[in-house]
Amino acid sequence: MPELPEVEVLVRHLRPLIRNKTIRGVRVLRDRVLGATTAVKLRRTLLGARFVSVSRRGKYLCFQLRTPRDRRPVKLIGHLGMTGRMYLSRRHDPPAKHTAVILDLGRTNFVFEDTRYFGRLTLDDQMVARLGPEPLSEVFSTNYLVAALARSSQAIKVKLLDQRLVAGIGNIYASEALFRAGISPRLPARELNLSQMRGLRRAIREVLREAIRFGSTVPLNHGTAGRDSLFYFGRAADAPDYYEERLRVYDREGRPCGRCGANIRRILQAARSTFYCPRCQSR
DNA sequence: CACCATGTTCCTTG
DNA sequence: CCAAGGAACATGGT
Repeated sequence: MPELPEVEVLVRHLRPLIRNKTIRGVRVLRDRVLGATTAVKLRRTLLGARFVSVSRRGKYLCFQLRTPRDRRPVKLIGHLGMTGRMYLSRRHDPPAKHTAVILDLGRTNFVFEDTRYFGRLTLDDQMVARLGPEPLSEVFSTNYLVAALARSSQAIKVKLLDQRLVAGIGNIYASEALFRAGISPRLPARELNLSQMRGLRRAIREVLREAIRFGSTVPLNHGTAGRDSLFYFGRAADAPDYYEERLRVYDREGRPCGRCGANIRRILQAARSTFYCPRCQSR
């Protein structure tokens, strides 16, 4: 579920639900998701702390908390990996199968669940510091893109997944943005001309904004019964109709391009699928 | 059994 | 030192 738009929608959803809630208990069921943090340290840091704010940076969630002991705010960092979810459940609900961490908030629990355990909930914020600019901010300008891509021979699709270039684009929206910009995913980054650079920046911003808007208008409660879940993917078996046609190329191999009718292709780049229209994206 | 999957890090090779 | 490619992480769906 997790590229920038999905994380943004999740943050907006969680913000009013957890603000001012105090953590009364911390249960770690899967240490791996803590990264460099230990369960003991997490418990010591979070017990008695109160949520002050939630924000997003790239695909990371940044929770700020305040403790009665410490003057400084505590920062808790979340990342959903490939299959992570965060939601509130009722206090005595039995934990879902792949629950990694439960924060007891009194009447409710804050739950971090992650089937594949690639996600993180940690006090370690060093990864956030290495991120490139926010694609929806003014820092992400055409000039920035031109300078950042000037010396890279890497295929532009692969480059877009580099979180140091720009934060928050993943495998789905990389393909979608390139389709919208009409740029071949194989084009070496440094070979984009100025008009393509402008077009790509614009396409990235549009694709992400539209996905946020879409996610904000969709009910948050399906996919998994009884729990908040955002799912977004091309052809999930239980996807309702309105998810159709949202993505123009991702997971649409062999289907006709909505713009020109040519068959969408799938190729592998850096061991990951890329989807594109061979006619609309010939260069 | 085979292959695929929204992400990131680490290792090897050049 | 840097860039690029691939495997690894862990689990489930088709």
